[in-house]
Amino acid sequence: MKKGNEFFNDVYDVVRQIPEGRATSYGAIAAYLGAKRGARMVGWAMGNSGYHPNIPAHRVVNSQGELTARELFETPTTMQERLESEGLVIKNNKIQNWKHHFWDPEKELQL
DNA sequence: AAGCTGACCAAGA
DNA sequence: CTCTTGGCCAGCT
Repeated sequence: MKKGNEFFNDVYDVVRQIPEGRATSYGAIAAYLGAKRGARMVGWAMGNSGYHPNIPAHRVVNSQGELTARELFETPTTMQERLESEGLVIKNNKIQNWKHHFWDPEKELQL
């Protein structure tokens, strides 16, 4: 085991804890894991490490609140529709009031 | 072994 | 505000 697999496990664990109507960024998760320089690894973990359907990846966006991965979902609109279904407002592939919906694991989880 | 890619981020022009 | 550059870590060719 090992081999960085724990990194993914931590990422998934955090994403699963994201409440509805909220969203977080790759960098925030990376920072929470202590790899704030590894924001790419977080997103990479989602799509390259065997994409786990149990994970609400639609609640994870980039630091701008933009749905960068919408085209990687079942359909290019799945991500947006899901977020909207949770009470969020998406405009031009970006979350409106992003800072208001932003869910920081370091604060919400209070490490 | 070396180089490229990636669901990113921050800073600079 | 938009575009470009450098940096980051890990896996793949």
